[in-house]
Amino acid sequence: MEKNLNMREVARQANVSVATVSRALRSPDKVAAPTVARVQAAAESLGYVYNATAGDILKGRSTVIGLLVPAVGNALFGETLHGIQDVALAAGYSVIQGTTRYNETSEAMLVDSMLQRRVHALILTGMTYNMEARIQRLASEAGLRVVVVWEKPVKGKSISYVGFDNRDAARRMTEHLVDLGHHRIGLIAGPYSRVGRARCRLEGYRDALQGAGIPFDPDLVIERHPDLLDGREAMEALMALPERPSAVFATSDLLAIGALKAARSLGLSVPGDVSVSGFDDLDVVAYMNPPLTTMRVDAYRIGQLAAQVAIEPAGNPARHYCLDSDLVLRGSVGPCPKGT
Amino acid sequence: MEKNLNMREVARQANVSVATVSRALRSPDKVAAPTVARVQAAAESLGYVYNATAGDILKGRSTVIGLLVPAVGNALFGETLHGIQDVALAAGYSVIQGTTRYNETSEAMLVDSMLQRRVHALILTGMTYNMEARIQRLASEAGLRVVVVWEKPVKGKSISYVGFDNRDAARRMTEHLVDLGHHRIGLIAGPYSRVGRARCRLEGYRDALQGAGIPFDPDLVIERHPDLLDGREAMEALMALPERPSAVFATSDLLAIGALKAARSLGLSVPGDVSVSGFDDLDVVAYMNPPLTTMRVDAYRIGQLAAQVAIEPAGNPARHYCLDSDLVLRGSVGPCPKGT
DNA sequence: ATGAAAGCGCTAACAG
DNA sequence: CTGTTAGCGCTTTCAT
Repeated sequence: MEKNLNMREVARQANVSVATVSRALRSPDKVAAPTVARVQAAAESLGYVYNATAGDILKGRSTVIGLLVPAVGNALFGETLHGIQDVALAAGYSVIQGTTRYNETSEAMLVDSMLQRRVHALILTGMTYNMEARIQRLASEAGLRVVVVWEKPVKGKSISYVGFDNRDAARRMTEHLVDLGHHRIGLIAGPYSRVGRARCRLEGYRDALQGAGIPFDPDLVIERHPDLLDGREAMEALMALPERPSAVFATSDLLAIGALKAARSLGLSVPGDVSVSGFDDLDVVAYMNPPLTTMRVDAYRIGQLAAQVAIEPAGNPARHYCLDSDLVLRGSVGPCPKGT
Repeated sequence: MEKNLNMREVARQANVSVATVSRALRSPDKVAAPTVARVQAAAESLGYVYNATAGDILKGRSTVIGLLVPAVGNALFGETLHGIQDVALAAGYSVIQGTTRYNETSEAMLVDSMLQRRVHALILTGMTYNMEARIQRLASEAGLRVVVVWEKPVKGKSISYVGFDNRDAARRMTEHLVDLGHHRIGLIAGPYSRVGRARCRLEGYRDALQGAGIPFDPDLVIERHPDLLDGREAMEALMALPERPSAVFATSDLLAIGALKAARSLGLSVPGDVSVSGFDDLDVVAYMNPPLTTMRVDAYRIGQLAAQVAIEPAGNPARHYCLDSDLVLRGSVGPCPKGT
């Protein structure tokens, strides 16, 4: 009989008005204890389930958060999602999720559908494609909270950020390779022409080279979508260079896994012939052969903070969190082989 | 200016009634073309965004689907999610997602929050824990569509299934190992005491042994949650057995990746000393060293079908799809070494 | 402490 | 073809 009944039926059963049912169920402190008990008993016996949608519409603001990610399998997925979900659920929020697959049309459709649901907030993994202007406008004018995660905070915007310094992290990884004697260092970069995070990592790489007095060689940089096959192909291209790099920094673990595979196929030992490092510290990279040296951030924490920021009232100011990142040393990086 | 205005304001701007706005925007064929144009222009100029929530509440049925998965990183994630999303989005549905992490409390909370949103359908990855009775009841009485994916259809229920024959697939994988001469075959199984899918795979393993006249040895079976560390530990336990198996079938790729790592740590070559096979065909397993022999299903298709079934009207009958699965031969499985 | 009434943004009869 | 009216399930004044 759990046929989606409403408060009116509970009210009838408990011999009170709908208003009292609403109060008893949602703010019990405003109702006499025995009444609360009676209402709860009635609701229980009827199998009543609160209709969050109806509540939302009346209050004008919803308790739904929209989450947009470029791809599943990315670092965001996993721990960040868990962090978001844990905080959201505890606060009575639901998360509606969408994957853009680096596709403008998908992204636009997803954003539209989320706005149609009147999401209270949008959590994004970076400002991508052509949405930036629109999102900005929504954040400043329509009272929509927008939280960008995995990017370094940009001050002075109406948008919140929960991330870390991608540029600095990439610089530190590159310096680590330089310190081991590498001076020809390949970079398999993410889509830096469109994704800020990827661009920052490229810049961090350049910072490190510059700091070490190594000239920047554009031939050593390949721009790819962060996935396995792209990493493999990029690595093959890098290894086919006349003077091939002795180390390759892939700015995403997926790319690095692909690169490892390419090295293996080419009969190159890692790190004997060529070092490979990644970025994100996906769970699986510790299980690779060799295990991957990578850059780790507290993805769960990013998720928690993002959700906290997201569920704040619309009028609240934007928040800016910048977390630390840690270099995780594993077996895929070694000293530069002699004579290179 | 995009301050969440409503149809009334569009109506005023276009000099029509709200009802006409509603019709012009949602079913333009019922309105005169010039009026439609005028309304659309008004909506456009005001930056009006349709409020799907308000529409849902009135119609009594929502255009939201709830998706419950045990863990991100699982095979379901990735392609199945994409399949669901593509179909849902095209039909104007949103997906609210929740990860249970094999935790009863999380699962119960997530289901509650989805019911509070009056989701039109629930897509589940198996009937887990104590929810089964409740879900059954909701499906049959409350007009909620329930779709279980990745499980073999069970006839005669009010619940839809989109899956494949896990038992048969596991049997075929085990037979493949038997055919290569293995007769002591370890099984790293999923949580079969609670998850039907995992139980079926265990049964398929037993079917194959029985078919080959190999006695079942419970010491060779280890039950674990499908994740990397569990796979590693289980493999270590299996390899420490007095008479260790010459092949290990891990019923999830994550477990298999862990097993590969364990073998490497123990100095065992795969497949020289021990063969390892997985299940799911996660993208990454083709990139392992050695690449993993595994069982693949069309996860994207499962997602598409699941969403199609989910968005059917509540009164429609349950659907049952059983897809094929394919053995994917890669390098992690070889013939049984002599003398074992 | 509780009830009556108004109304959130939209849709679905029913008239005209 | 378009406007009027009623109302979805809930919350929130405002009385009592």
